[in-house]
Amino acid sequence: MREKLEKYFSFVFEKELLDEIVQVGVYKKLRENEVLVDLGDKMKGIPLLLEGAIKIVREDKNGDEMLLYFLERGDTCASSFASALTNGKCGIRAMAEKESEIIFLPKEKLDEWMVKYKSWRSFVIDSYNIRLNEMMETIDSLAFMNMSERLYKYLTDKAQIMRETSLNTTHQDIAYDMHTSRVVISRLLKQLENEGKIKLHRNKIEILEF
Amino acid sequence: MREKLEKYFSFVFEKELLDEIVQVGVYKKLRENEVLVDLGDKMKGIPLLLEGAIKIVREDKNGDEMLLYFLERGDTCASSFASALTNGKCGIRAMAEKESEIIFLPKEKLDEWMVKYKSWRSFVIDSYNIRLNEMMETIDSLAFMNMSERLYKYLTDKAQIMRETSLNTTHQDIAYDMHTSRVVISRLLKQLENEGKIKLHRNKIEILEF
DNA sequence: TAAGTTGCGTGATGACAATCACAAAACAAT
DNA sequence: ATTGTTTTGTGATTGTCATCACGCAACTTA
Repeated sequence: MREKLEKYFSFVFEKELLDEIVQVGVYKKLRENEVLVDLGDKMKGIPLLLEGAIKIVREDKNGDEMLLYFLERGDTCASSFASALTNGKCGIRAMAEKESEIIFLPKEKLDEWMVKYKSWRSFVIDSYNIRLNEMMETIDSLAFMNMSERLYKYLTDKAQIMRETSLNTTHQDIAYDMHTSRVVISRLLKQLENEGKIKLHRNKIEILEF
Repeated sequence: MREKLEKYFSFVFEKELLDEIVQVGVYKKLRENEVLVDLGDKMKGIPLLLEGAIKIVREDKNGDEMLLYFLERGDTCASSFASALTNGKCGIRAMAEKESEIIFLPKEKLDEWMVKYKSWRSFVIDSYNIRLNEMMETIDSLAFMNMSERLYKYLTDKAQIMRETSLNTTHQDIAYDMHTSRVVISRLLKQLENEGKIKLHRNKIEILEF
């Protein structure tokens, strides 16, 4: 754990803070598709993502889903902050897109570290800002782009987060993330294939053009 | 300024912090429709909203707009934090919906106060969380609601922010905020009127049912 | 290898929203 | 009062996406 922590966070956190994190942090490994945070959950800590990829989705009362954004290593879940500090409920679901490793930080430390470590303050503020920007991008997609553009952005974004040029996924899964139907996704994917941007296989989409 | 500050922030900030704010804050009055922050702006401070209402809008390269959310008294602009602390550019436009009063806080103080005042830390974190939640609501609207529902939500939300039961606005202005056309808004408004939820006048919409 | 399951392809149809076109009403200016 | 401008109302048409219906291909299991 120390090793991975150093790898991605030694340029972010002071040495003393890294020491504290190792002391109080709880290491956890997530299997693919394991749910880290669910809708009404109250957080008892916040997660630092050491390795892997996590998707954050919003769900409405009908059970319809909408992908908000992905987290990658070095990220934290800003929504958890809310919930952790105010003891409120979390309005999102967080789910591992692939095997991931995280460190849970107890919520008692969050405020304490704000006073002690400048690097922690910067990290918290930066995390919020990155998340706000991701949300704005999501709103941009929904407001200004058509399905085909949104789909292509989804594919390239996800490929980047997963650090792969091929995605192992089904049309139906994409449809859930984008809150549309499988039929629509299949048609648009076929169209993107004809344009030479991707290549389709069963359970797999190869991205040819970024 | 001290008076208004006390009125809305005395339960939020410690006395010492209020004193500091009065010392270093710059009071400013905004006329209706005055632009507070524009797209590429770099912020030299962050605004505390004492009175009035401000709308935060996203704009894409084609100049198309999309309302993100409204700020009311007691709020601050979370996006400014980003821009202020990192010297980066702001991806939004902030515009007074009616005459408003704000206090500009110099960015140098932001981090300093994080260390000194617990109330400031809470305020910053709370502001971010409220903003994240607003963004999620906006995403919910776009992803899960049809135009008619979005429109009705827009009207009631705006009425609440403006503290009026009637809105002085044109169909065209609403269309800009919701990124659709005037024709669509006019038709849906007429429909809402037929349902008895609103009453239409020239340049004015009365909301009968909340 | 036969049967069952899951994933994908595609035509047909409908609903909602975008866009075009134009007229009437409300108001402002001369 | 006349003219011009802004705001609103409404029919007609088009485009995008949602939904239904169904067949086929790929993989799994017995």
